[in-house]
Amino acid sequence: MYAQVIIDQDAKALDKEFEYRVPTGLNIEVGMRVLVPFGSRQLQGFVIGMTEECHYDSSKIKDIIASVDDYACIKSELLILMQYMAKKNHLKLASILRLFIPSQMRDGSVHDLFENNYSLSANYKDIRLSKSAKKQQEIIDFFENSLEKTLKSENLSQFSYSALKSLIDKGVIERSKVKVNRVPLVLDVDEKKVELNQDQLHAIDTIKEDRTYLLHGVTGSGKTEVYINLIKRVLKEGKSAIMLVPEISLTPQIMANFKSRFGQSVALLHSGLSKGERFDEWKRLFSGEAKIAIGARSAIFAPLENLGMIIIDEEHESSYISESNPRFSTHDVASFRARFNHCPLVLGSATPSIESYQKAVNGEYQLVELPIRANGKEMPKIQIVDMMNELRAGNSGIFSNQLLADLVNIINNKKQAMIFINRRGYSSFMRCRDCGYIAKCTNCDVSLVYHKEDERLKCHYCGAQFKVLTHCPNCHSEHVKHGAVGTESVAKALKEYFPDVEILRMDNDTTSTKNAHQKILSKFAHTKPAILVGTQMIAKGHDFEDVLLVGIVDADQGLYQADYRSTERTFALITQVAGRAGRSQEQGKVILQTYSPRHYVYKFASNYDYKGFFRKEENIRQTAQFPPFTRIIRLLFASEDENYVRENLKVCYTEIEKLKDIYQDQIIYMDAMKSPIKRMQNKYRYQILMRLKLDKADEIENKVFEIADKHSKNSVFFEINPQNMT
DNA sequence: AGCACGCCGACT
DNA sequence: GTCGGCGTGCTC
Repeated sequence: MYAQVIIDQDAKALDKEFEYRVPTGLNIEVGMRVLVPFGSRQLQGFVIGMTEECHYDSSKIKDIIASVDDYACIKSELLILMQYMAKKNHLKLASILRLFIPSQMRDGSVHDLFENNYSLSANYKDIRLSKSAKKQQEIIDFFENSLEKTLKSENLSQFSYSALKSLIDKGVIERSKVKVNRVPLVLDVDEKKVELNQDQLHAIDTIKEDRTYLLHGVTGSGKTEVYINLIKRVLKEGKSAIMLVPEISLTPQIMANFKSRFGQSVALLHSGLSKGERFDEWKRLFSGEAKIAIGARSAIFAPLENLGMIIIDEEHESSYISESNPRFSTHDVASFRARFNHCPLVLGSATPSIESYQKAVNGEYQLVELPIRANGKEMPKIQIVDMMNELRAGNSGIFSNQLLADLVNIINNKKQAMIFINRRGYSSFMRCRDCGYIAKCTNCDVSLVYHKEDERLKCHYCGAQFKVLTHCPNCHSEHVKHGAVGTESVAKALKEYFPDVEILRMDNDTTSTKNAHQKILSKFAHTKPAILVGTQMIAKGHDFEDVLLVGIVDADQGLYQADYRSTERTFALITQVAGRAGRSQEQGKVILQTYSPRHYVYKFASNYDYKGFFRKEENIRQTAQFPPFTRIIRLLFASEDENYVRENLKVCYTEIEKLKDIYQDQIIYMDAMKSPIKRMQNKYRYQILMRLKLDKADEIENKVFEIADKHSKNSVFFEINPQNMT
């Protein structure tokens, strides 16, 4: 027998099958990890195929040394997925395989955990102890009086190990090793009885076919209950399920909720687990002991067989597209696995991505709606405050008079407020403080980004550069500014207005330590009045009954990012943040401060009108030739040697430019430039951007990949419709 | 990736 | 003479 092996090294030169002989007496299966001789070294690899015949010079073929595990850790479905991803996303086989198993398995830093069990031997009464061995006698008495026959070391902690050891040596007590699962700690919650409404029942009833459903449910419409019921049905059919949630909403509450409904059938996979916990949860899925995988993006690779349902909650979240090394789209992988298993794929969101909703509109996905809130309460009223008016009225501070007045009200009533800062990315746009003019690219209709290093405004889509404005081209005012408000300055300003009120801050800086997140939230929960200032982090998760006011300080900050998706992201964010004020018995309120009060996103968001927003946004994307009506390809070249990247980029670009001859009418735009962040992790970054019509996008895409593959040694990242272009 | 092989300059 | 620089090529 011969085995085709992928060497577990992330190098382009090794991205192919190597063939080895399977020596007789060695049990090797497809999907196993093996140890093989490779040149002068011994390396680990994955068996991805086995044949009777060899396809290589048989005199050069070597023997597999050993298997690494005694089971095939990559199941056959994932091997097929690997081939698909390699082709579709132009990834190296080894880097895909690494996604399929817990990373700690590869470096050998995690193993099954065994625990010592102690029990009295069958003939212990025949063994005589010395009369002076008082402690040993105590241990025997303890065993005889214990209800359990076998005890663990933690049950015997009151005895010294030396006494115990003597008994073991004499044969009085037997020691055995038992595998234990490290189970992540989960909060207890009371299981509350939930009545499902008509829409929820209809959704559960509808979602059963082998296709993709877009579950569009308004905030608080009870999507989670729908998921739970769908999964219940899947389990009843003897099948398994995967549910994905964005990392930030993997709150203890969600996990506790599912644990309480499904108990040991659930396995959790997320970054908060220890190595051991993660490995054991993975193994429980692998063995079929657990049938439901809940986790962030990477849980889509859960080693489950016979899938009956895949759910992607908050499907619009950008975190579902991996931004570093093996870049893949979670939706795409999910869709592959759902088709492979002939099971439904559910995409759930209150604010679906434009791409997904468009597919629902044109029938590719089936739309299922939950149009009303499960608790019957109204969404909070969103009031738009024109900050330009505030300026004209002489208020040049961060807060509008309306927001300040409402805050005073909250404080007097000992209630709570949240102040949300829409900060995304690293860069800022340039705006006129007098008329609201935003500096935009003349060819692309996206905002220009201010680059500090060379004092210029740049377009991240076409690379055009402009001088920093000193006067507003619209109203000739000198008050053109860049720069963004941060949580720190907002918290500081609030402290000045309300020195006696507890002001808590939550952002990347204040939550870097473990559990800091939890601590801040629990402090907030117990303090009234209080104001919580934060970034996206405060938009999700906990429901605070007493939050009656949400302030969105500078909604525009996310809006004018140089990203065609920034408007939809802003819509989603406003909807989500507004939901924070909608949990209480009393009617909540949202103050949305903006310098562009007439921007359509605010009109639709303040009316909670997703469909209206979708139609408008779809229209704009079509006119401006952005996805989903076109395809953007980005090739990122990075290296520590700047000359090398530039040369490499040039060679590739000359070659790619030739495509213009054949596909002239298909290429809307194409250019090579520095990446917006020119140097990152000590590497210089250059990129090629192109925007293609959809007709022949696949064809062109493949040619571009071929060229880049041929002309660059490594370190080229391919991205399709990139989320952000740092 | 990482190791051998190889072809140049500088040194005990 | 030979030690070591890193450029190139190969690993079933």
